Amino acid sequence: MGTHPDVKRRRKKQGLIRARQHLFRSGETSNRIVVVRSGWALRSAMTADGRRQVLSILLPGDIAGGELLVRGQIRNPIQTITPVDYCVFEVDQLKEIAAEDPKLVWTFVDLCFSGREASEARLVDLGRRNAEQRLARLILELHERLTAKNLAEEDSIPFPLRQQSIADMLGLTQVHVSRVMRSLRENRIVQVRNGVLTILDMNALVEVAQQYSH
Amino acid sequence: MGTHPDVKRRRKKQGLIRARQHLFRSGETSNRIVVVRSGWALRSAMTADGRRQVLSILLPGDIAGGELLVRGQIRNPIQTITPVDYCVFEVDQLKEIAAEDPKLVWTFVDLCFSGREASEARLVDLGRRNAEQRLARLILELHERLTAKNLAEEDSIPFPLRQQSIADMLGLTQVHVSRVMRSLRENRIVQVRNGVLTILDMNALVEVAQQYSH
DNA sequence: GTGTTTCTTTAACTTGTGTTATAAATCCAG
DNA sequence: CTGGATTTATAACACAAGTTAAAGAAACAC
Repeated sequence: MGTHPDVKRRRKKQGLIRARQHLFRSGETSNRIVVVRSGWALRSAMTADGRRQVLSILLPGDIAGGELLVRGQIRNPIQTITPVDYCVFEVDQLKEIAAEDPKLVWTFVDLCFSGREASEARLVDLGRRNAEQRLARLILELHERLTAKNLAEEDSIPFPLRQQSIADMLGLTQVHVSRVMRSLRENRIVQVRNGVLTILDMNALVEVAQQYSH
Repeated sequence: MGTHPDVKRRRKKQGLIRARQHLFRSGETSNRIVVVRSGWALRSAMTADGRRQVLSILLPGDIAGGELLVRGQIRNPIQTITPVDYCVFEVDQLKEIAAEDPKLVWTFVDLCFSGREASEARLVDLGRRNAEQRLARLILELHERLTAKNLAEEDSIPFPLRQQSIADMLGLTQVHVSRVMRSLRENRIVQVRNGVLTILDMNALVEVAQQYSH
C-alpha cells in the first residue's frame, strides 16, 4: 500500500520505547496514532479472570491505535516485546488531511479490512485446526510478513516471541507450545537459536500447516 | 448508525431468497452489495479439507458483501439459513455517492471496525473459553443484537440455527453442542422450542458466560 | 398419511490438550 | 563471575472435547 505522501509530510514526532512497555493501555483516550518503525509488539485482550488472548502481532510498518480514528478510546492494550521505535501521527491532523483528500479514507477502509481478514484467518485456526497446524501456520505467516518487509534472511527470521505469548496467541498453554516446538525441532523442520528462528525444511512445514486433521 | 439518506434514495432493487441458498459464493466478482431485510445468513470459511468455520451471523439490517467496496471479489461465501429478503446496492453507485459525501466513507470505516471487533471477540472465545461459556455467550450476543433490532420478545428470540452451524461457529462438534445444550436445558437456563429460544434464567446464563474456567 | 431425509440425542470409547510440579537452561544485574 | 529471575523442558496425570455409532424426533415431499 505504501504511506500516503501528505501523511509523510506532516509526520510529527517519533520515539523509542523499551521492551515490555505499553504502547497503548486499555481505555486510553489518546489522539496519537503510532506507526511501528522497528521492533515487535502484541495487541491483546484480557478475559475477566485475567487470561490473555493475543489478537495480533505488530511488526515494523504496522499501525498501532488506528481505532482512534473512529473510536473514542483504545480497547485492546498493546505491549512491546522488543524495543520499539515508532513515529507518531495526530488523529486530528489525519482527519484534516483526509477531509482534503478522500482517497486517504479509502485507504483506512482497506487497512481495516486487511486487519479483519487477518483476525478471521486466526479464527479459522483456533476453531478448526490443531496445535501443530496453528504453530506451523503462525511461523509461515511471520516468515511471509517479514520477508515482505525485507526483515528475513533466507529462511531465518528474528523471533523474540516467548512460548507464553505464542500460547496466548494460539489458544494453547505454554507447556503444549513447548511440546509442539519440540516435535518441529526433532523432525528437523525448524530451529530456534539466539532469538532467530530458521526454517530448516520449508516443504515439511507447509505440509504440517496443511495436514488434514483433528 | 442508521442508513445514510443518500443511500436510501438510490436503493435499486430488492429480492427474496429461500433458505439454504448462497447469497454470495466464494470468489464471486459482483458489483452488488446486499443489506439483509429479514432472515438469517451465515458467512463462513472452509479449510482445505472441507471443514467449515462460521465467521459471522448476518441478521436483519446487516450488510453482506461489503468487502466488494475495497476488494475485487468475495472471499467468504454467505449462505441463508432461513428465507432472506434483502435490498441491493450497486458498488459503483455507492462509490459515487461517497465521492460526493466523504462522511459516508467514514461510515464504512466504522462498520468495518465493528466487524473486526466482533470477530476478535469470537477469537477470545475460541482461544480462551470452554464450550459452555462459548455457547452461553453466543446466546447472549444474539439476544442483544436481536433486542436492539426489536426482533426479540422478552427473553425469547427466533433461533433457526442447527447444532452443526453452532458447532462450526464455536469450534466444536455437533455432538458436543448437543451435550452443552442439554446441560443448559436441564439446568432450566434456556429452552428451545419450534425454532424459538427462550432464556429462562438470565442471571444463570450470564453466570455461565462469565464463570472462571479451563 | 407414508416414506425419506435431516436433525438431535445418547452412549461408549479415544485423544489432544490442560494441569501441576520440578528440573534444567538461559538471561541479566551488580 | 555470581546469584536471582525468567524461560523452557519434561513427566505424570486429568479431563474437556472429539469420534463413532445407532436410535429417536422432527421436518419435508408426495
